[in-house]
Amino acid sequence: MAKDRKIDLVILGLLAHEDLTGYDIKKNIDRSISFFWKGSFGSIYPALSDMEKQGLVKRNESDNAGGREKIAYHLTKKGKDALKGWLKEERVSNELKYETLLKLYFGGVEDRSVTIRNLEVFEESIRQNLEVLQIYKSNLEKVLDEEDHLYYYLTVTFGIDTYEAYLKWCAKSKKLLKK
Amino acid sequence: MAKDRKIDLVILGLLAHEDLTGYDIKKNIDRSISFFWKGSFGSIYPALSDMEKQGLVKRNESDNAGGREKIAYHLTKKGKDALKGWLKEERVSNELKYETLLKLYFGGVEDRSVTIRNLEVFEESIRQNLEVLQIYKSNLEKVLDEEDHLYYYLTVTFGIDTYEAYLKWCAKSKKLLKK
DNA sequence: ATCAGCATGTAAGGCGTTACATGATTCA
DNA sequence: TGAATCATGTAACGCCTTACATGCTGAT
Repeated sequence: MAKDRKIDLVILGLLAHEDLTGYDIKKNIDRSISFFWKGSFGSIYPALSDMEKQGLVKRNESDNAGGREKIAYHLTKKGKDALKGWLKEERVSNELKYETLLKLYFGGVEDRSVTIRNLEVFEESIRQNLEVLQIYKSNLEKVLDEEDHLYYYLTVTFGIDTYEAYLKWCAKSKKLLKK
Repeated sequence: MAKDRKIDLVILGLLAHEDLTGYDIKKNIDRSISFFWKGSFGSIYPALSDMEKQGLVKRNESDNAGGREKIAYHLTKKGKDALKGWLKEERVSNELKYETLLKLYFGGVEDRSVTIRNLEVFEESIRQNLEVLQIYKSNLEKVLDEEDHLYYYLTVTFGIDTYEAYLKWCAKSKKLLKK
């Protein structure tokens, strides 16, 4: 596995659950974890090739009935071990890169109204994301007895809780700036 | 300015406040905004050269008394305009890349105790960061009458509020996993 | 027939990190 | 005198994104 290529772990993790094509991997990322992780075709396909060379994943026997090639992959033993090894590693990289905070920090260069506007733009996007996550949450709550859903549920509540904290902070900050 | 090179904006923003050398820029980033933005020498020095070519920043007359070269930069009019233009743009890129959430999402592959351990590692690092931010906050509260400090204060409270939300979520999640 | 979505891949290029090279100054 | 810090820069390399190339399939 490439040393710092996190997309490898995403692929390994998704394949642990079910066999997938590169295209499906992309869809899964977009649907389920895009609020804290992204992936593009340009990173997924090369990663799959590399990982196959390293024996972490393997192509399934092609079952494409005449149609265009469709290459699904599954995890090998080595791949599953790599995934488990990573889960047990304590070193993690958690990184937040918020341009909004940068604009806020340098807000003094412009009129306060500019910063207030920037806060409102941020607020609006958070509110939208929050709505989506809340729908996910209520759907997940109906099926929480299944172990797999529990982990998804936890990431969703992470999103909801932090977004709610953001909104409270926005309100507070706007108030302070308007004084 | 390079299209997507955010380090340029950091440099512009810092120089709006005072003239700085590349070395000082790095120190400023590490001291003040590192919890949401990073920068390395390998990105700062080339960015300064580029931006000088583009007329956004300019070297000060060298005032180094015989010693080793020490190159401080200041903003040009064009540089200040670029900074203000960016502040008024509504498009922002806010990105969260938390490996902890990835490990959580794929936690089903291993025993629950592994996920709980990962949550505890996260909790511990957040608690430490929170302590630092709380010290910053109480220092800043004493000097909040100065406009510059207000903006810094707002980014610090952002950090505190979100970290506190993280900790609450950690406690809740651990409880759920231990059931 | 045509268009959206399925599906795989490559190429170019940008951004950033780490490590290295180099040397001065300051303080114990 | 030796170590830490100040200070500037380059080189190698890795990761990722965007855009492009290509073609099938199914619905309207």
